[in-house]
Parts: sequence; structure tokens; C-alpha cells
Amino acid sequence: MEDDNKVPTTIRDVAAAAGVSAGTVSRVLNGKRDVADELRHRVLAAVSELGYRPNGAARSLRTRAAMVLGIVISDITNSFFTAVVRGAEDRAQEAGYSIVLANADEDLGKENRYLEIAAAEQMAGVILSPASSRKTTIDVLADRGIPVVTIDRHLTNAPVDSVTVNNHQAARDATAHLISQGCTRVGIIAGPVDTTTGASRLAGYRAALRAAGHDDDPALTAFGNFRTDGGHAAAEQLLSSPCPPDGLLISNDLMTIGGLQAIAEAGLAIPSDIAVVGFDNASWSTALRPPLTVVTQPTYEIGQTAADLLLRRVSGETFPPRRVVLRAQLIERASSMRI
Amino acid sequence: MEDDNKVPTTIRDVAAAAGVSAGTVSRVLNGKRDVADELRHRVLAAVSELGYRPNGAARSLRTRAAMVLGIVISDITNSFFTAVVRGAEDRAQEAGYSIVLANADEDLGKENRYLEIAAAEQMAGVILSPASSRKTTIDVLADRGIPVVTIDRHLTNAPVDSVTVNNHQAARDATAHLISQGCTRVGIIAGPVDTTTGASRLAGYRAALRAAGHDDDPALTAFGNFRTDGGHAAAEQLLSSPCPPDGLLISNDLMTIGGLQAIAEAGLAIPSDIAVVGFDNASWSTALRPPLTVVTQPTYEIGQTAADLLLRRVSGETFPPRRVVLRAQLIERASSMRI
DNA sequence: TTGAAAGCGCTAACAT
DNA sequence: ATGTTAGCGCTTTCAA
Repeated sequence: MEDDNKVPTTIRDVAAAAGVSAGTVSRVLNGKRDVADELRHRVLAAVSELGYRPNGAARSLRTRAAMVLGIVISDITNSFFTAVVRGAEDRAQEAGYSIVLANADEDLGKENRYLEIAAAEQMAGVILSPASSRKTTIDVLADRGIPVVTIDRHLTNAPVDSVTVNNHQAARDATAHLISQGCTRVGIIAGPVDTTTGASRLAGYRAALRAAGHDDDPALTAFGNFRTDGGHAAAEQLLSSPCPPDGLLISNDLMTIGGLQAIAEAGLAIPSDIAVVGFDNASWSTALRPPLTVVTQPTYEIGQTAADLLLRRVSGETFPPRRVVLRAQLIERASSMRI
Repeated sequence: MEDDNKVPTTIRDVAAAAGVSAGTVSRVLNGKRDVADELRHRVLAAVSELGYRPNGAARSLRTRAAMVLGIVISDITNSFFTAVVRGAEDRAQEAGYSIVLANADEDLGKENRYLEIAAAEQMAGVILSPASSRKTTIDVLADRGIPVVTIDRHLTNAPVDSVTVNNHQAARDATAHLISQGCTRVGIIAGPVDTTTGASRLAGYRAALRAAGHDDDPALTAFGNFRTDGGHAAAEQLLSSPCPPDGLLISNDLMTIGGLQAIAEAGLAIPSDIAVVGFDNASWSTALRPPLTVVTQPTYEIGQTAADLLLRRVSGETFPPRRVVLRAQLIERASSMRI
């Protein structure tokens, strides 16, 4: 019944079974019209009869591009990125492309490795959240004409499409909100400055401070690595200052977890001792007590937009590098409400 | 300087540049000894000179297997799975394999689609967390001789390796813990019963109830889809019962978020009104107030073990299907401590 | 409209 | 030890 077939059926098997040539089978399968209905049906019948699946490697070898889009994200445990993936997936599927992910882990070496794999596997295009804003690593794709769209962050020196949010404005709004709630010493746990995201959130924070006439006390800024442990360490540093913050902006969700941890360990109450605003509207934000005020990003839309742009490039469209900036928004919840 | 090269260099280019044959280049690149040092150096020089990268499609076509392992997970937003991926990645890299992920989204159709892609792309092996314990969908891999290891859940009818945890025991322990804390009506938000995970956590819960002489009140069991919304709905259902639970076991982390949400909306206090134990030691577990008692799983180790098993199969080893069961453990925190 | 044939870039079997 | 050759399975001219 079930044959122990380790030798997959090829297009020639199908051709033989349908009594046509391999070329005709290929034409049918690729939706080229100019095939007689009669033959088309015989082919389709043979395909399902034999359970034929085209060999992706052979097809890629021939067409020089797999029907696959790669997404290289910088941290798979970060819910922001995983949410983005959803949006990109849906769009890609509509266009007949599949998506594979790779986790670069905020590590330039791994990122580079995955980009090389994307090149070697001849993926049609790549969505990337670069670990650093430096350009170097995407050359391997550019050299092969594989289009890239960056998300969340952009590459300062490379003319590639990007989809980001207005981080500066959002951080500014969030900081202003904390000030309006009566915080007089607003601190920030910033992300790595060599990511555009980290840098512009910090800049937005500073802008708000200046606008409110606060002076920028270096003791109120600490840097983390966008990960939980980094957030914890940064918060500890801020809280141990002789004159600790009474309001805190944390630059991403993972660091927020670490930061909240440190605040709890210090025995501080939120928001009375310290008001907190986080980035990324993680699913657990509302499960916290008090619920967390956050800057939310349109993650699904970011993914969709990135996939759109990429698919247009993939299909050969050319246009000047596009920098799409979507809108991040403050959601006020109890963790920052002091009045 | 930078040439606008859309035509990647091939092995023949390298061969020509090094003054050797393509075969020799191949031998050098694949670490076959039996190549004179002299030639080897010339080849290596030419490779880096030309920036040559082998074409993965061509190699896969020829060798009938890509140096790529696939991981098809059932929900990319679930931190349990993303943590597992880390373990698998590290192991795979050591062995020279790359890992690509796909998100099946607890959807049998998507899962099937990705398995077909894995087959079409001739991945060397696949790690899968099946959406259902039914077998059907992996045939496409088995037919091509591509080994599969399941994680978190196993396939009831397929003889494939699996790496799971002792869910039954863990759920039993967790339930017993709630009972020992004075809960007299312990409820459960169970996962889908057609996943082995969902089924055995429910069974463990019931076993603990029986052991304690509690009767199994159907009003204390609600089912969710392993996702946030499902957890929310299930909790609402339980809490609206005329005689609601005073202790609750929730079968995974995403549903826990929804459940906590519903509990908060109902104005109930944890643990005094209702004690809560969740599954999966998500990073935010300790950021909650009160911190969440959880059943933690050795996620990294699960990933490592699965990759180990898979790599052994990939390299041709044969052995009877192995079912590795690792140990899940209760971590007692304040959310369940009533005495 | 269809078939035949060439060839994508690589590896492996066969010569030498 | 190295070069030569023959495909892997597919798509795409080119003829007919």
C-alpha cells in the first residue's frame, strides 16, 4: 500500500504518466496558459496521482531564486519581533511566498551568517532587523541582487528600504507624559546607541527634557542591551544613584521586565515611588499590577508593510529607497498615573 | 571598485582563477583531504579573492540534502517555543547546520504547508511541535526520508523521536500544591485535548484531584486554545460559575496572561480569592505582583536534545524511536501561597 | 501548442 | 592526487 519510496517522483515521472513532455508539465504547474485543456487535465491528474512535489532546489537552481522570503530578527524572544513576523507572513503567503525565520540574537556574527545562508539559498528577499546600523553585513545580499528591507532599525549607510516608527516623537511624548504626571527626575533605560532605535528613543527623551526645562542629568541615563538582564542591571544602576529617578522610560519590552524586577527588589512602589513607561505593548503589559503604560507600535502593520515593499522589489520594481515611518503611540495605564 | 555583479561567481570561476579543475575546488571546500597543499592554498586564495560563496541550491540538488534543519513551531509568540529554539540552534551550529524556523500558528494547514516546504527545500531534518497528535501531516517528510523529532507534544501514531516533559506528573504536583495550600475547589484551564500536552496536563490535574479525594466537578474545567484569548474566555467561564474555583491551574503561558486578565476584571485578589499556578516560566512571571507560581520546563535542554537526536538521524544512525522525557518542575511563588 | 534539448552550479564516479 | 564527465530536477529557449 504505502511504498517505501525514498526516491521522490520527478517531473519526468509525471510527464511519463501523463504521456506528455516534462516541459508541458512545467508549463502547467507554473500556470502558463498555452496548454490544451486536455493535456492540462492529464497532467494535473498525474500530479495528484503520484503525489508529485516539485524539487525546490532544482527550481531555485534554474530560476536563480527560491519562492522564499527570509526574516532575520535580532531577538526571537522579543515579542515585538514575533508580532511583526505575523504581519509579514500573511502578506507573503498571499503572494505565494513562504517565510523562514532566523534568530540573529543581537549578534553581528550570527546575523552575518544568516545573511550568507539567505544568499546561498537564493532567497527571493530578506527582511532584517540589523543588530547595528553599520552597513557591512548586507553586501552579501546586495551583490547577488537580493533585495533587503530593514525593520525597526535602519542602516545608516545603505540605500535600502526600511519600515520603522517615529521613535523620537514617541519617546518624547512618553517622557512629556511622565513630566506631566509630576515626575521631576525622569530617567531612561536606553538601548544600544549603535541601533537607530536605541539612539532615537534616547534622543526623543532628551528632547522632552530640554523642552520642559529639565537639565539632562547623566545619572538619569543608563544603557542596556535590549534584553532582560541588561534592563535589570541598568535599573539597579539608576536606583542606586544618590538621587534616583521618580519616573522611568524603558526602551523595550525585555528590558522592562528586568527593570520592573529591579524596582520590586528595591522595594519601590509603582507609580508612587517611581512611575514607569515601557516600549512595546507586550501581551503581559496589562496583566501587570499596576498595568503598564507603554508606547505601542503597529507591529502587524510593520510586518505587512515590510513584506509589501520587499515583494515589489522582488518582482523587479525599482524605485528610490523608501523609508516608511509608522506611528507609535502612547497608551496610558496605571503604572504612570500619579495624579 | 565595487562591481555591480548580479552574476555570482561560480565554482568554475574559482577553478579558473586558481588554475585547477572544478572538482578540486569542490574537494578543497568540502574538506576532503587528498589535495596537495599547494593547490589547496591557491584555491583558498581564489575563493576569498573572488568572494566566492557556493550555491546552496546546486549543492542541495546534487547531494539531495541541504545543510539546514527546520523547526516548525506551533506559536512563535509563545516564549516556551522560542526558548527551545535557542537550545536547538546552538547544537545545530556546532554541527555545521543552520536552522530556519517556521510558525505554524497552531494551524494544521500551515503546519502542513511548512512541512512540504521543508521537503521541497530538502532540509536535512525537521523539529516539529505538532498542532495535533494525529500523524497524517509528516508523511511528506517520511516519504523523502527526512527525519523528524517532535518536541513538546508527540505523535500518537507515528514512530518518531520525541522530546517532552513529564506533564502528567508536573500537573499533578501543581494541583497537589494548590490543594495543600488550602484550595478546596481547584480548577483548570486545559489546552486542546488533541495535543498530547493538553491531554496529559489535564490528566495529571485529575489524578491529583482523585488522590486528594476531591470529586471532579466539570464546572471546574474549561478548555482554551493555548492562546491568550482562549485563556481569557476560559477563565471567564470558570469564574462565572455559581461556585467558582479558589485555585487555578493554567496549562500554558499565553493562556495565563488571558486568565490573569479575566481574574483582574472580576475584581478577584490573588492568591487570597484565587490561587494561581501557570505553566512555562516566562520571563515576565516574576514581574507580576504577586510573582507567579509556575511549572517550569527545561526549554534550552529540550531544544538541545531534540537537535541531538535529529542530527544523529541525519547522519544516518538508526535506532528505535526514542521518547525522551525531561523533567518539569514546580517553582512556588507568591501567587499560590495562601498559608 | 507541444516536444526536444540545453544547461543552472555543484558533487561524485571514473579516468588518468 | 587531479582532471574529466555525467548528471541531480527543473525551466526555457528553440524547433516543429
